[in-house]
Amino acid sequence: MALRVYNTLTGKKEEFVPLEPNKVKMYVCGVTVYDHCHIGHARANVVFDMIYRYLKYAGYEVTYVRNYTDIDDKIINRANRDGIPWNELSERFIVEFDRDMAALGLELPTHQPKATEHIPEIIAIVARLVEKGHAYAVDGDVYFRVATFGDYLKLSGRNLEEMQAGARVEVDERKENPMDFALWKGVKPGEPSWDSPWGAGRPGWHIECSAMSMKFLGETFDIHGGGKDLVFPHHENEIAQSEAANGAPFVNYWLHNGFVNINSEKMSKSLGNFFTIKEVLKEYDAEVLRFFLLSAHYRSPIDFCDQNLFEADAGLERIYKGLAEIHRLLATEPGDGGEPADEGRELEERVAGVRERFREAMNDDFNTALAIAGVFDLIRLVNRVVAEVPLPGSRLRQLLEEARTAVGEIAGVLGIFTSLPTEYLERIKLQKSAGLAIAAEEIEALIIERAGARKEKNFGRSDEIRDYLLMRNIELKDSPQGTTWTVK
RNA sequence: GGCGGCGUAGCCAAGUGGUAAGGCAGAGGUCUGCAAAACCUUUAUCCCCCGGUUCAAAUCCGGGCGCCGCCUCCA
Repeated sequence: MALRVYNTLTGKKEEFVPLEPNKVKMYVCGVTVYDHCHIGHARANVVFDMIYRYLKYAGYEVTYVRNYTDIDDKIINRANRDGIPWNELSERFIVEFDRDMAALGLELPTHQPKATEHIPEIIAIVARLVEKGHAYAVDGDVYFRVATFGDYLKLSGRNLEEMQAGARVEVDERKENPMDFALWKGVKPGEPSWDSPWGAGRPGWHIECSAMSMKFLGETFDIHGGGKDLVFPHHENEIAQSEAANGAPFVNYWLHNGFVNINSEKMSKSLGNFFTIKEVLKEYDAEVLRFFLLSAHYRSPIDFCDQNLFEADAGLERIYKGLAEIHRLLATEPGDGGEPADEGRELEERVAGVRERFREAMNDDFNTALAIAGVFDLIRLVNRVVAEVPLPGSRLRQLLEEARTAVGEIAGVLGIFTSLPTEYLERIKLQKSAGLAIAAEEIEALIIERAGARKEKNFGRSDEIRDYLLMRNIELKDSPQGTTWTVK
């Protein structure tokens, strides 16, 4: 089955056909670097990281561009408020962005251009638009003339009249049309500026993405991504600028990820209900967060709340426990424990089909929820086989090995289950232990005492110790290898 | 007001014509001294409601109700 993607431009799922066979050119709007990234940025970037990885897995040679918008009103305002130079602020938050993305386990895009390093390219596009009559200069500003671009609003499916009727913004009398937007902003006192044919000034928002995508990907490219909120005006304006300037189609497939809500409410600064990535990663492991973000389809809204993160944590732990079991078995000497006919055959079929199932899910507009369900199915079957055949023979061992490899490949695309299972479980245990009112040494000592009591069949004392620990959120697990503990 | 989306078990969540994936939580069972983990069974006669199309609809069409997003900076 071929890859199908939902294209915002057509409102339909379409078969993905790249401009050049086996090559994909993809641009994703990065961030305006004026503050720490929040959980919404995490989703957008994790989603497109997953898409980037899957396209590569599917055999495409991908050129992935993600920009930094490092000059903008918000940067200037914030820098003024903090009393620091604007570029000091933007540079600082570029570093912070990179840190957050690294913490989330993202792969680096092919290119990460900055707006301020492309001022000549920006000016060139604006000049061409003015030349072609698609833009006009007023008092040092340059505006895009929306009336000259017949396809304006084709992405968001609106029309100009209705937009104007519902407009909530003050009308700038200098604009020919209230919907005309700034390509270039004339300098104001105390603001950074660059020389241009229209006087000193700086780029408007939107134009930097047209300039950088064109430079790295050409006039027409395959995929442009970003959050749903960028459809209008940002992406709409990018289309207008780029297509009017080049006279060529800008992008073939527009992909937009859904929002993150917080406890079912829209995340917003006025409600004060947003979390930065750094805050969230103090509470939850990055892999748990990533698992949570990929457990729903990328276009659906997703609700960030303790219950859902708890479920993600539990689900991920289940998979890692299964993987840990495979690792443990394969590290032991081969047994002659037989090859149970039914389970063996079922496992054989499941392992043989797991990649195909994964591809089918991902080919359907990157259905990561379905892809993850496939992993759960495999893990359940592995657990069953392992429970029934404690010492698997060579054929079963081979199947387990193959299962591990297949999950490893899937893990590489999703960016989850990528840790060594025992390391992950240990990491989670450690993190959860931090909040305990009991020291690990005390727990260990009690486990030793309990082992003694059990040896003497003093189950009263044994259970007393277990209950004592359970009240402190410590769960014990007895096995032939001894007793281990986990944090509930 | 305009545009778009959503409504599937206690919760999260797949599923766009063929008779309801997966996870979390719950119940029963196997295992265990008892537990935990794991496994097995079980939890939606039905997919917001009402009509219609069809041999067949959660899936298509019409109407209604409810929720949400965008239209202003925003992933």
